[in-house]
Amino acid sequence: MGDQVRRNMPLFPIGIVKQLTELSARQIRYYEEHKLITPARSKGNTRMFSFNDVDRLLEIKALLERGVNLAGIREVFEMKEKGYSLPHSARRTEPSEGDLHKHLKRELYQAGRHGKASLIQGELARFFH
DNA sequence: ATTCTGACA
DNA sequence: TGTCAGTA
Repeated sequence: MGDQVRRNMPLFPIGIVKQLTELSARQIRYYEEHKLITPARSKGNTRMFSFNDVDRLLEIKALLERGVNLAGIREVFEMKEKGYSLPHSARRTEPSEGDLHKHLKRELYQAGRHGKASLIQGELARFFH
């Protein structure tokens, strides 16, 4: 049994995840609604989270504290997937923090250009300029 | 006891 | 986001 499969094995219910992440059940379910996480379901329809799901929630929490909204977090994840699920030939290295930061800055610029809401919340957007 | 979905004095 | 309701 590889580590990957182990990390993706649905192991704990939301109650445990709450303690592991310091997030409320409300928040965890909310993030699922917005497709930031897709925990497995038990026979009784209970959400079952894997270690990866927990790590993912911790990343969400960290980005949220930096002022990145759900749409922005979704893009950060999408970007990570691209650099991870690319064909071996074109597969590059894991996107660095700098790459993610640059990506967010670019989004901020384009959002402004279109007069749309930024992916970064209020004053915190300052820290990304 | 725990989780789930839906809803909002 | 919190929280209460009515279930499973």
